[in-house]
Amino acid sequence: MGRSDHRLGSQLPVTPPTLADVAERAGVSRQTVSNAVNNPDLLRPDTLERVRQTIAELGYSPNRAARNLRTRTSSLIGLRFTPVQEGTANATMDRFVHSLVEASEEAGYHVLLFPADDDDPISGYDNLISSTAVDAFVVTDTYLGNPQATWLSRQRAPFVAFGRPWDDDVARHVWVDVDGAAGTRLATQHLIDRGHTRIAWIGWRKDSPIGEDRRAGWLSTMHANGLPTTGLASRVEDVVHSGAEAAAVLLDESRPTAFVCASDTLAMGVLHTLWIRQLAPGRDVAVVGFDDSQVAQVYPVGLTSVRQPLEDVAVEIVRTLRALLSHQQVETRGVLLEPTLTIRQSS
Amino acid sequence: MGRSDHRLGSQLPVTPPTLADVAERAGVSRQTVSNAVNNPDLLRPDTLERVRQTIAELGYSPNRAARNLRTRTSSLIGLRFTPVQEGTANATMDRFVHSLVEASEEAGYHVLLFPADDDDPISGYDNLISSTAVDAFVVTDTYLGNPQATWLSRQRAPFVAFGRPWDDDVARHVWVDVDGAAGTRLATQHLIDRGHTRIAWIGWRKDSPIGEDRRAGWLSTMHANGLPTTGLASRVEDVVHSGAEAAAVLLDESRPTAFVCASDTLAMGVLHTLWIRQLAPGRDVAVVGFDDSQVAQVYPVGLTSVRQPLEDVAVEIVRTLRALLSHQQVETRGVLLEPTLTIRQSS
DNA sequence: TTGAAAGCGCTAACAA
DNA sequence: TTGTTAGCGCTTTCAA
Repeated sequence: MGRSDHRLGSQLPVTPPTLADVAERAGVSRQTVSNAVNNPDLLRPDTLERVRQTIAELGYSPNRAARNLRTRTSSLIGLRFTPVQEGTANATMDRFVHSLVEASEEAGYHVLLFPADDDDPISGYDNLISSTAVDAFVVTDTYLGNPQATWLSRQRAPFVAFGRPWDDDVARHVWVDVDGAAGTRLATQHLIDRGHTRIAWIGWRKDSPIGEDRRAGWLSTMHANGLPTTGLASRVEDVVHSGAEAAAVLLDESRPTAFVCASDTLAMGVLHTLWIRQLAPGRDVAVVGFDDSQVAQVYPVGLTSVRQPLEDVAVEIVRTLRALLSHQQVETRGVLLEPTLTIRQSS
Repeated sequence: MGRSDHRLGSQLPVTPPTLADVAERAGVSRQTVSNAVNNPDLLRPDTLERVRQTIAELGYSPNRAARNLRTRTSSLIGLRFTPVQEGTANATMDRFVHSLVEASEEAGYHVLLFPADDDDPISGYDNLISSTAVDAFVVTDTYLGNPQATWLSRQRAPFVAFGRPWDDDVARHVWVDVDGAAGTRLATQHLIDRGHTRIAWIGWRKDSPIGEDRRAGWLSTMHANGLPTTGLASRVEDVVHSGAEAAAVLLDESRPTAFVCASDTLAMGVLHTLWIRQLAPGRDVAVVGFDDSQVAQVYPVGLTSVRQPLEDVAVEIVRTLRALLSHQQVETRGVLLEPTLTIRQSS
């Protein structure tokens, strides 16, 4: 036997079997075992079979650290995990992470989470990249003016952004995003098809490019259908009571019969106002949210909402990442995916 | 200079600086640099200072793979990331992961996510442990009869469970959990203090030990206050419409003035029934949920809910993990933490 | 307090 | 098709 005792059927040995153990037991060289694992095509079928059987007998699994050291890779994708925003319905991040973990697994990667330090958006990234702890990053919070993206680009650290470099003309990195305007277009057209003509918009403040994008979808669809928009739009903070207040004002001043909102959080505010005014969502006034959060799903009447294809986003990101890491030429700088509309009783 | 060119102010070099580069530049041996990083006390102050400065100049950060190989550790904690249950309000997992990432960071660990394969609860664990890709696991879904816990125990893989080994008398592993009964006790007492005497329970099916635990808190508090419970309890699936139906039946048959629910999902069902019957939550009928989900937070009237101290759970788990990994004797087999009650308008 | 030697387990490069 | 050699960058052990 090798230097460590690998009795079959025993507990996990003190130290797991190594390549050398397998090689000795199978009567081949270490390199051959390595090839059996990584380049099976190079082996003669019977040798391969013998080595594979020995691997199975010993329960051998290549040591990650050794492989990482040798290949200068880690098979790890770093993701900065920002805290959930309590008091909002926003949970895009969480659904996305799930999708990313799945998509990464299929490509042979695992996802490494590290915390956000609000004071220093670079911290965390810095350490992981310089210690070669991860092969690449997925950057999600690009709306903050992209300090990470800029920094990572300069460090030549491989990464893909979930989100467009909105205002950053010099950004040259690869990104995947969801077409928010297309989402609100879907929502608005859906309401028009339902017979609504006075459709209000409640969105975020002007400094949010994502918010402006979503707003544009509503605006263009209204105009394309020859419908008025004057006095029908509102910009507020992304909190429930702001949505409620905006809805109250709009109802009083402009008598909309439907609302398209930049988030489920704002839509909940609208629903609150309707509830207070004894207006039935879906019957008296239609409401559409954005993100298809759990809140939209479990709210009693069910909130119609734009759903981001986060599974597809994750798959696309991993695909791009692989290309990046294998130094293939990445054909497109950015990929824009179409959201869908989940229709429920509120519309 | 070393074998790689580390011009100051240059881009990230092709290969990052190594210990040897720092040693050469600082005029000391590699071991001394290693000590400067890991055992600074061993160095003479002026040597330490010189080495540290060189480290800073070069932007040196120890290579993870090399360190991992040498020390047979990875500083990684594995967590099986189960998909969000759409259509429910359950988001405990997500809040917990955030807390775990934070707590792990402080202890020098990162969190490695791997996906759940429903067919085989062991898959994923197996590979990671035998390739020494992670130092330990955090196991969350212990209610499934603990196949992972049993398996991991047998493999002598270090892990801490979030959740008690309810029905498993032979389980010998370490765990951290939240006292669900204490939570529903808080909720029930809160309602009693508000003057309610007919307080109903809507919980899960009997085969859920977590559900039975939460139910016990309601039951004992009712009894302790000499209040009736007959005809006031219901066991259903954890979906909104089941909660709604149960509430309707209970209201018709037993006229409760308040509901304690095993989940926010069920509480949403109750709110739905109240809405249909034009009963005002909090004024006509009180409702308390469990988990303090985003749904509870953004629902227009605000849902009173039991909140699990997930931050504390994470800290406790990491603490235990560290003890486990440093082969200290872990003093207690299990730790039970107290939840709190977040009071909103629904009660 | 500092340095030298050895080796963790693997794979790239090359030789047979 | 298989084997040999070397070395990835670090820390443990031991010597100075």
